[in-house]
Amino acid sequence: MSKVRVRYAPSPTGYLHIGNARTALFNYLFAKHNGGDFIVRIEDTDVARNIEGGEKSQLDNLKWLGVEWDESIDMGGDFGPYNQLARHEAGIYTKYVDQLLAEGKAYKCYCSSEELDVEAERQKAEGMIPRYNGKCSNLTEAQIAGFEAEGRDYTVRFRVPTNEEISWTDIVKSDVTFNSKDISGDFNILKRDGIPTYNFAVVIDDHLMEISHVLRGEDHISNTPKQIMLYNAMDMTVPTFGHMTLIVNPDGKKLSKRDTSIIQFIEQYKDLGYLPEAMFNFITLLGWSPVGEDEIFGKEELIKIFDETRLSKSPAKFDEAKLTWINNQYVKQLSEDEYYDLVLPFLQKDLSAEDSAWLKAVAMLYKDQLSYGQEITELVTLFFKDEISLDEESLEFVRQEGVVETLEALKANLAASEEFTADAIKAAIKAVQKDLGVKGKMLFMPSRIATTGQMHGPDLTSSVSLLGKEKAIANIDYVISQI
RNA sequence: GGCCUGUUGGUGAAGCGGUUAACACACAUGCCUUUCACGCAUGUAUACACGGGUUCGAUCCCCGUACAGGUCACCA
Repeated sequence: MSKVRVRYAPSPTGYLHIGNARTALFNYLFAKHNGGDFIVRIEDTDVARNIEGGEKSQLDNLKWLGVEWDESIDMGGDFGPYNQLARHEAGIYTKYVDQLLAEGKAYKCYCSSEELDVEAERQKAEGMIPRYNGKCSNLTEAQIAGFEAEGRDYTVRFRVPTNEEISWTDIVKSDVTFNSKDISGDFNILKRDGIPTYNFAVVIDDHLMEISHVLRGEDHISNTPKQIMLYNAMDMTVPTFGHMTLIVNPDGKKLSKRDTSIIQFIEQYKDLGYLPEAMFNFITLLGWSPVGEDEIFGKEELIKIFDETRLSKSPAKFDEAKLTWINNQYVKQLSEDEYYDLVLPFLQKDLSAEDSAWLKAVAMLYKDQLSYGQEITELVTLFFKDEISLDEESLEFVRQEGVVETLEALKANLAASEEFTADAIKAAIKAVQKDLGVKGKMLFMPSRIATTGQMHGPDLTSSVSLLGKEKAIANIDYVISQI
């Protein structure tokens, strides 16, 4: 078998979204698992839709995820250039167009866009699926000369065989067959502006770059027969294809750019404080599953165990709860400093040096339960608000018999406490137990509710210590007033 | 509409002719922690879309139905 060479070929018409990222990831894993090359090629032939920063977003975010490429626009390689516009300018595609034209496998179409539109409307009105009617497919020499003399511009169309079976063995879908008659007529390979269309450029580039396997989204599956016909027409080796199922939203629909039901751009996850390793892990589980029962895998391990035959045939549903869970698994493994770096951007930063140690201690309280960076903002509100308030459940608990006495005693002990360390607070609580004989849940829960206003939270004594004497006592007063 | 594809517990997802139909998340309970969270253990769950075949035997194979998705550009 020749060397495995795969590519991820984004068009810079948008930022890197979750579906792109998955395609890139699987290509990367497949390449590295097989000791092959992973190439990033920019497909920028849609000049009008290319957006500022699209290319950079693609590359930067891939890098953030930990995907590394062997050849690309930013590092070069032996098969450059790595963006199609540059390849077009270098005249790479011309030769092949000329060859197809000369062999009669393609022809120039002089129909104007308006003519085509009218024809399409007519076909639609008759209940047909619009497709090119082949008007220019058999022009006489004289007609051609006439159009040329008029200075009409043209596109180049590929002559699609009339009734031919095109099949291939797909890595994920197994045997797939299309009939050429179901394809939308003679399709363009060169646009009016002389730039090749996607279907044409991709074939030439994959051929020249010696791409061995094409792993892409299922939305490309109907392009594949067109591309295979082109490979055949030019007598080129057809790569092995694999069409991965789409990632769908909670409603089971394909992700669209406007879909707000889930966050779909990698950049946004980065901004929310998700960890790249966790995203890598999570995305890998979208439409693929490892053999065993584990689900948490690092990059190196994934490279080792990746198996393209385990790509799923049914759509991958984006499970946000799973993502949060996976991310938390990775957060827990962080060192204290790494963790603090992650959450700091989401905390108030205008603090003095003294306060910054306090802030770090507050943040540390939540390390084991934090799902993603931004979540810290909500988690720590207790430490920043002036007054607490109680929910129904807390009120109910605190209104049980004897709680007032417990709280009064706690308040007195805390007020008397010289230092306000976690240990001192523990001692204060213990003293209440000794004096009043309450213990366990009936001791700690009222203490927790009265000082923090919450029934659930991090380590109590540390929390109270960080809250400070003044606030803790004020909170207790408030709670007593509510009973 | 043509063509292509999918349908397994609340959610995600294994399974490829014979299984007590994995596992994870979520949920519940217990243990741990004098509370909480983490962790650990256990458990709940009328899960194989429906109808026909094939077979000694179908979640797994075939046909049909329903539902869902994809795609039919001078976009990629």
